[in-house]
Amino acid sequence: MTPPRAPRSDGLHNRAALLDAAGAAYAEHGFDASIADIARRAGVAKATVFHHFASKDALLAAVLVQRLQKLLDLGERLLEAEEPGAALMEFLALSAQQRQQNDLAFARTVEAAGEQMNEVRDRMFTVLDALVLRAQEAGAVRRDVTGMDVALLMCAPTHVAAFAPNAEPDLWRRYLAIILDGLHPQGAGPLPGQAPPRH
Amino acid sequence: MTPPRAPRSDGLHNRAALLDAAGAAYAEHGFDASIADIARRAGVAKATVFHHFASKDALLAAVLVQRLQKLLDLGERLLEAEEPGAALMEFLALSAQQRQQNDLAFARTVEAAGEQMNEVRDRMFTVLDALVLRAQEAGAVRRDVTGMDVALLMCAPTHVAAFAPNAEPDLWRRYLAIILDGLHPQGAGPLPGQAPPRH
Amino acid sequence: MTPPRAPRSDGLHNRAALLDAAGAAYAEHGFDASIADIARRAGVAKATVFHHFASKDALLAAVLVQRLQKLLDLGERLLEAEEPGAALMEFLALSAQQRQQNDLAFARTVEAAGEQMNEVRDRMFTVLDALVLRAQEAGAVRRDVTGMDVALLMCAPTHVAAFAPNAEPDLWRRYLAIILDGLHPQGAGPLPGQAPPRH
Amino acid sequence: MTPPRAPRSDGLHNRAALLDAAGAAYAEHGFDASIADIARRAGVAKATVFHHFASKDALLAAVLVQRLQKLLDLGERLLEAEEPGAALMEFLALSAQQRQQNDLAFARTVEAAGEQMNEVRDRMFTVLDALVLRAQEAGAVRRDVTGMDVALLMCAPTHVAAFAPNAEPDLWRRYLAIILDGLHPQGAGPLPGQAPPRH
DNA sequence: TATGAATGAGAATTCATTCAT
DNA sequence: CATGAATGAATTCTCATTCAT
Repeated sequence: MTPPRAPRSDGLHNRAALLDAAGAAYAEHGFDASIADIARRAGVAKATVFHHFASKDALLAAVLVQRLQKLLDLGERLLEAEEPGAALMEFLALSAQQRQQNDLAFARTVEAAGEQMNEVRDRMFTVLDALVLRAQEAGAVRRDVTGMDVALLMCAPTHVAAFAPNAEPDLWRRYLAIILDGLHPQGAGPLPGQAPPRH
Repeated sequence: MTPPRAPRSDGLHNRAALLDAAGAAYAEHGFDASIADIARRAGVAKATVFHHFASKDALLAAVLVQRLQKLLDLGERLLEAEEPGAALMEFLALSAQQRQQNDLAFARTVEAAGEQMNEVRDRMFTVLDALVLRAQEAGAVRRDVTGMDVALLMCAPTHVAAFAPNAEPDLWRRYLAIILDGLHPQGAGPLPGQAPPRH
Repeated sequence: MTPPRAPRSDGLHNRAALLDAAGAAYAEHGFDASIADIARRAGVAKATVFHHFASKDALLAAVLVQRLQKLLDLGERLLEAEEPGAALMEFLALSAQQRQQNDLAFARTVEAAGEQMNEVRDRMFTVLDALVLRAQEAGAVRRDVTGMDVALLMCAPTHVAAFAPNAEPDLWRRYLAIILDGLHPQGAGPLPGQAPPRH
Repeated sequence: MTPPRAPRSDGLHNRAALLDAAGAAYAEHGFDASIADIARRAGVAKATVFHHFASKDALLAAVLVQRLQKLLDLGERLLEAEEPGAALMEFLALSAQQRQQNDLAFARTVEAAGEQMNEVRDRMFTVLDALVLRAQEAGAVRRDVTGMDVALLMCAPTHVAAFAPNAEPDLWRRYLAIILDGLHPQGAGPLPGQAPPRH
């Protein structure tokens, strides 16, 4: 069924298979997919999961780090785009398109911690701050939002769309569009409260 | 041998206590808070939970119905407000302020069903449609959103704010403000896709 | 639905309704039908069951006594029949036809005891001994079986037939016929062992 | 803190121990012996039961299959015996002697299903048909009974004997003898109804 | 490295029974 | 007499995790 994987050394192969399997399981059953399920999907024994990841939470963390890493790469590339406004929009669109419930990522993150996690997350915020700043300087985004604000908001479209019973899979685009309109500078009263801190 | 029995309290009291306890438990541990936890909070035995609610899902449904009912009452009162634009805004603000994760409500709803649930939910959508329509006619809200769109979006602010690590409790107001700005009619390109169906 | 009962005083009415309900429940779910089920069928509250019967076992015992009583009456009437052989056959046929799993009756009996139970059961054995004796004297039944033997065997046909998957409801007649043939005097070697004692 | 672990025993050992324990528990408390009881008897944790058998029903099925298998082997061996009449008698005697309540086996079978179960049961019926046919051809058994009839009747002796209060353990032999006499060809009127179908 | 086996800690749910009204 | 309410004990089953091989 699965296309013959490039035969890396056994250890790495299983680790990668587990990350994939976990991702698939999370997508289907949410973040409390069982270890048994994940192991089955990866074609290994349950105990092997613990051979590669210290705990269930550690596996979750690893998956999230992997995903965030990808997003991070995308963000860094977009930092050098010509039109800063469009760049930010694109970042949000692509991140939503992955539809991986990155949202919960942040929540769980706190609990599962892990060195790597913190590092990736921090760099993500840095990139977002930069993307936002450039967009603001180009006049494409209102001045009173921060990268952290955007980080939180980027979870909303897919999360919200997930609750519509029989919607088309692109429904999130509607809500991303509304939020983007809300981020535009024209005709926007000052925001209440303060932007949330990073930590 | 026989432990001193609890001083006999009338049925309705315990039922209400259970609804409260469940609400608290859900707030703390999410919707899979255990029956044991809920019973402990309410100060009753596990079996008593099942005396009042047929199953775990039935309890969840009862809690959600209760919450939606409150919101529904609010919405119906606001239907008669003088300024339709402000009325919709207020509805969203107050519904968010309850901070009850009304969001998942809609999702789970489908599964846990129950006569009452469906009825309350439908009436909620009807009220939202009306609120939105009046606001649109008053020129306060863009013409291309529906009550269902708003129903989905109203979950976003508190959901999103919940992931900020050490934020002030009013953080959701920021994101509600942004979304409201996104709902304003001026300077808003046409939305992609179609509004989701009710069912 | 139920034909208007002769309005005995409330207490007795409920007691009778419970016995009926228990019988029906046992027939459908076997002897571990739940008290809740029985109460529901009788249209009374669970606690009322315990008002009339000291325990679940006591209720079972009462039902069994009632049934045995009926059978006992039948047996006593048949004691005066003209053809002793036919009389015994008829007793067995009619007792099987009631298809009430009288069998387990004896088993459970021991545990649930109760004065009445022991008395009825003893009288039953006495009647059976007499029926058998008369049949033996008439040359219709082999000499080496006792009333107790017959008491045990009479459970077999319906019990055995109950395990046939899609059989016609009269299947037990086949097995009763075979057993009756086995009880005939002609061509029957001596039985091994001793007939079981009454107690 | 950590209790001294059981000295590690190989999987098959525990599986066998569980089958034995289940058999013993069934014999004592009937087929609704609790998993807890069975686990205790086998000296393993409750969860271990589910490691070996998917569900309570699966365990029951496994026990029954194992028993039927034994009986099946016996039957197949007896198919080649010299005296067909004696062969059938011996089969019934030995199957009763195992005193395992094989009876319920057939009943439950239908519910607990399972591939193996159906197969073994079917082969059992086939063997019984053959045994009966040979016995009939030898003039030892009446012509109007089938293998299915005998399958049902073979449960009767032990079942019936089980209800005698203080009987000697060989009591079932009496009732088997009577039934065997009933199966003899001489002096037996035609049986009412039709033999039950296999399924 | 990988795994089958084993398990303790819960999970939801059922049930016979008791008590105050 | 009747009952709604309450509960302790038990039941089946799940799951993350550990260990010996």
